[in-house]
Amino acid sequence: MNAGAHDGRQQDPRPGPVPARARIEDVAAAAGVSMKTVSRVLNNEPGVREATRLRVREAVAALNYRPDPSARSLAGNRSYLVALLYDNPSPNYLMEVVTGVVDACEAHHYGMVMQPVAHRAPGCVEAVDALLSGARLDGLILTPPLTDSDALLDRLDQRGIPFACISPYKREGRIGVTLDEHDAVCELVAHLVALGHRRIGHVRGHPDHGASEWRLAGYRTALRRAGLRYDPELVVPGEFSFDSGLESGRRLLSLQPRPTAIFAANDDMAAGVMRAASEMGLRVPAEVSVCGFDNTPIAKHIFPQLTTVQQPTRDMAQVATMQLLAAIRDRGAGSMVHMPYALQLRDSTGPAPPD
Amino acid sequence: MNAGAHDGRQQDPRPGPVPARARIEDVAAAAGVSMKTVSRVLNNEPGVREATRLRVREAVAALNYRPDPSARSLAGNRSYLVALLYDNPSPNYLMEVVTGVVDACEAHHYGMVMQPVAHRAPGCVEAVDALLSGARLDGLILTPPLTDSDALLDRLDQRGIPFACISPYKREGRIGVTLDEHDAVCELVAHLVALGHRRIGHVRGHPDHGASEWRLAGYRTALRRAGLRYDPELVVPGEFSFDSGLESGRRLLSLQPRPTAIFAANDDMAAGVMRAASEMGLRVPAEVSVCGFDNTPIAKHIFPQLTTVQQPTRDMAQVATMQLLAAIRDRGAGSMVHMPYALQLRDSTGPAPPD
DNA sequence: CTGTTAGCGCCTTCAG
DNA sequence: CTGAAGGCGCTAACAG
Repeated sequence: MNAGAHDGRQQDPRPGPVPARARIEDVAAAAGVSMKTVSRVLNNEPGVREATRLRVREAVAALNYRPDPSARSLAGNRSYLVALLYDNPSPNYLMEVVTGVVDACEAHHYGMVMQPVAHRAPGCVEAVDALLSGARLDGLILTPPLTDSDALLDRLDQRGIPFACISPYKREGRIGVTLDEHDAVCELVAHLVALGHRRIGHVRGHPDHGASEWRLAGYRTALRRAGLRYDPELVVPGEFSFDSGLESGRRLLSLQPRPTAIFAANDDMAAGVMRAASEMGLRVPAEVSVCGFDNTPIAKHIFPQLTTVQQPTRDMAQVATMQLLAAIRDRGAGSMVHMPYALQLRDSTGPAPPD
Repeated sequence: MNAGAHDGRQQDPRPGPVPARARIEDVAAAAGVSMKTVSRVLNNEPGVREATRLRVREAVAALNYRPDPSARSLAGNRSYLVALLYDNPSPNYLMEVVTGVVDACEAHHYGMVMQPVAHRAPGCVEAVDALLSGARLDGLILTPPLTDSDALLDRLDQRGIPFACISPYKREGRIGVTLDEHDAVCELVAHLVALGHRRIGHVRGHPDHGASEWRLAGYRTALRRAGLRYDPELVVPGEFSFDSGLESGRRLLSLQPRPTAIFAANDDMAAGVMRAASEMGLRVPAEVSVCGFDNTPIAKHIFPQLTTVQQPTRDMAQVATMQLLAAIRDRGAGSMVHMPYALQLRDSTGPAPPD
């Protein structure tokens, strides 16, 4: 059970295979200061003369000293660990998020643990509660659709743990990061309108995601601004999955008259719509234009390449994490940051076919 | 800096908003036993009468007691944390791995931290070394290509930290999980041969991945068994990416005479090959058959759907993690487990075209 | 600006 | 089978 690298204080003169990890006490002795001063230097606290600071740093380097996270955690009442809570989003999206979060964490010597959370499951809130009790976490990052679960957010507020939301539906009073999805979709659909499209279908996102609402709202705004009537028949449900896009695509493309363009609420579904078009012998974009949202890799891997909205997911995750770390450092810090989007016009959209 | 939920030992009679987390001492008092006995029960150690055990468990439940991981870690010299080391694999693959690892971890009350490692970077081994010093990790999970970096593996051995490998090239003396990729590819290529193909191209995997070797070897074995000559011209490099598949596909399909079938070392590259075929006006599978490896989602999302090898990545990750946890529990435990594969025959492969 | 003194909450040893 | 004492390595509070 015990690794044995333990009792070897100073009774072993030979350069044994186990260099007996230096402790803060050793560093203090080597630098000729007190433990607390070493601690101050390590944590970049003020109140240490520059010369002393340097001497301590040298001793740290010489002894190859690394503070023990467990001890730090126990004494300092924090873990240097944040958790990424997620619920079954697309792998591409989640990996972008992971990369962004980890990047930000590394810079601040934080670790990130992955924590799946089934937001529809009955005991979801309790499960998160147990997690918070069972692991010393300094903060949480939430991804959609967890960002839109009021029960969960309320509980987290109640427990007082700092958390950041990536792309939540409600932004007020939260910290994290958002992108103006309404405006982005609005521009995208306006682009379709400019190409001459008048019957524009929409495959909605997963009903649990606030993003689905924003995207639908953007679609409606664009129609209204273009003086087009909102036709409920042209709006069909989806779940952000390829298969749901395929099914909804079949449905939309069977309507009479057929829509000449379809905006799917994400790229996976847009790919499904394109497959539906292909099944029905419809050419994209000659007979039907298709566009998506997110600019995931699939957008470039399908043919023709997909017109979509570029969302800087990785940067968003990084920014959200920085906000979280700020809030961990001092409660009250951290805010909701807005990120820019960019239309990616590619080959899946083109002029509306003549009547 | 201080949350304030701290000093409230027992001087606050009202049911305040901060229930002052129970400590092991409280549980001991409630159960009428010593702290050590509680500890024994919590860690499932022997030497406690069944009745006592029950009483303790009741007290734990009543007080909603959760041991503090930091304290446990400090005193017990372990962290209940493992890290997943990865280097830029495909998001789909990695997320499957994450899911499997997390599943196995949850069951054993372990947490998993994500740790990207740039295996080509100069200071890679040192970076991992620093990681091991800076975070108390009980063990590591390695994914390809880290599993094939001798420098890294040697250092880990030297530090004596337990680790499990997922799909390493060399299996002897390691713990983890593998799949017989050689045999799988052999069967896949034999399937092409059975369809009448005689000129079969191969897009290789990333040169740093041992899997690329196994897959090439399987290809060669299948050719040999079929009495076909190995033609180096038909084997082109790749990097496991869509783009590399596209490029290599163009190259292979420009050869005269053209191969009638192409085995790409993974699905992403196979999708690239199919795109190359489509660019050149070649129909799949009528004029050229294409197959891949992994059975990632893209295999079903492209048209026609891809013939490939199903690899139970999630289960593999889970099994590897269980082996790791066993090795953590007692050094010497844990082994290399072989997992089954299954051919997925779909629409991208068909009879060889007549000459 | 710096040092001293007490724990953080648990586990380990050794005694009963 | 059970308990009491001590320490894991660090930081918070308070002195100086």
